Amino acid sequence: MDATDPFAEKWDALLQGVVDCVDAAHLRERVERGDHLRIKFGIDPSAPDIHLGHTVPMRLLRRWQALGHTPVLIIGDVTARIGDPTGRSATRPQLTAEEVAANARTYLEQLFTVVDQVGAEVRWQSEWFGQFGLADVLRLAGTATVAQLLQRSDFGQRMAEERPIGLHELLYPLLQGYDSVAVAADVELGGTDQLFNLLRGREVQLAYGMAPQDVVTVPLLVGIDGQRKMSKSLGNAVGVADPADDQFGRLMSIPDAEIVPYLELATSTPLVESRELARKLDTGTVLPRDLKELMARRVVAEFHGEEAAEQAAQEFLRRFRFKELPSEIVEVLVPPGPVDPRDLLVRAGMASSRSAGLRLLSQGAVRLGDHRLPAAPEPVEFPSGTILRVGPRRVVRLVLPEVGRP
RNA sequence: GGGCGGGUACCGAAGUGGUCAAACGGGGCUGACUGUAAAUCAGCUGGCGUCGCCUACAGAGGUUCGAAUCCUCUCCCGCCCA
Repeated sequence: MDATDPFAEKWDALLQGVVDCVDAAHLRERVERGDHLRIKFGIDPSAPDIHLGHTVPMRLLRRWQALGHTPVLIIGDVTARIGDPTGRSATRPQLTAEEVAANARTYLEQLFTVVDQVGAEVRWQSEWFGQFGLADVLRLAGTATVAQLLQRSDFGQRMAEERPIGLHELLYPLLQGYDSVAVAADVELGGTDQLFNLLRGREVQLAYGMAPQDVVTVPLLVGIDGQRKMSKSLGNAVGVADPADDQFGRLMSIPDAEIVPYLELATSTPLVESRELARKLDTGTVLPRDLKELMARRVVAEFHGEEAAEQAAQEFLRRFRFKELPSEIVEVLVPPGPVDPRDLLVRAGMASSRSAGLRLLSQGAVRLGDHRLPAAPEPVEFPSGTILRVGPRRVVRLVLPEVGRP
């Protein structure tokens, strides 16, 4: 690829940030030839919301779309009920059709915050699996051997640890692969953890007499704990539909080491710029905190707009750098007269029990007005509107019932 | 159908008759510190009428002064053999 190659730039745009590409030569040839490709991207509506991790392949999909290719979005309403066993150490609970349908609705809405709805094709698995009979299932199952399916590292690991593997879980890659047959996919996108399933799609297509799709994977986004892959069920996700303040706060809590990866994977920051910023971070020209804030602003802006991002940033600074009260405080109605602070905490939803409340008191975590409450619980009395705080984050305003009114 | 190994707190995992509300790790919470809700360090992490009592170690019974620990039956999981 020399610098004068007019095609090189386009190709780079298509593969920016890509980890695996099979078969790269074949794909390049097709793109070069100017073929209009059907780019398959599947999501299982197994949880109600899309998170930042999902947006990594979605962002790549948008770039392909911008170059004239067709996104084919698969709503995995059938496989969602199984639960993708990828990376799982245990079988997932199976969802009901109703749960899946409800999730699918919010999914599509959120998906189109990244992918352009115009020109995108949306397909539901039930379109083809709804008609599937036992004979069809058997034919599909016959396209792979058990040994092939067990090659997946997560299955292998579960076998080694003597943990259960559901028969339906074994079928998962085949069902996903059949989707590629049903929509005649030219390319399928996914996270690196999807490589096995994506490659399986090629085999399934071949078995059904179709040319195999090319496969492209992108890096997985690490969750805000900096440890495990982002996942709603691990509680380390930033939801696309989460409120701006919440997104911002969560993003500010990622470990420093993840700032650059987030900038590159979770925002649309151009590669040149993110490289430059990474360099400045290394040389100490820019502080981690400031770069983290920039990253958080960009992410929030993408889903809520610049203005909301600015507000979220201000609110964050106000609360955590200047330790002021948040601009909006939840009010809790409490009965008048002296109260045991433990009961107060329970009533304000800040402790799950009186014992938990006592623990907070003994840790010096509770502030009423400008006073830190003592470890020993003694009844307190206060005027309406008093602020109750627990720890650095939780704040409520205590409101007494108005007197003299029914 | 047979044999073996398992089911412990939010999760993982010790414990195999009293000193067990149950080691340890993760997670969560809190405090200190800070450039951050990062990192690091420390504490807390069943409930209540809190020097005590109650509920909890898959479920139900039983043995015992006393059981998560022993016995019986039941349910669930894994592996091997058929």
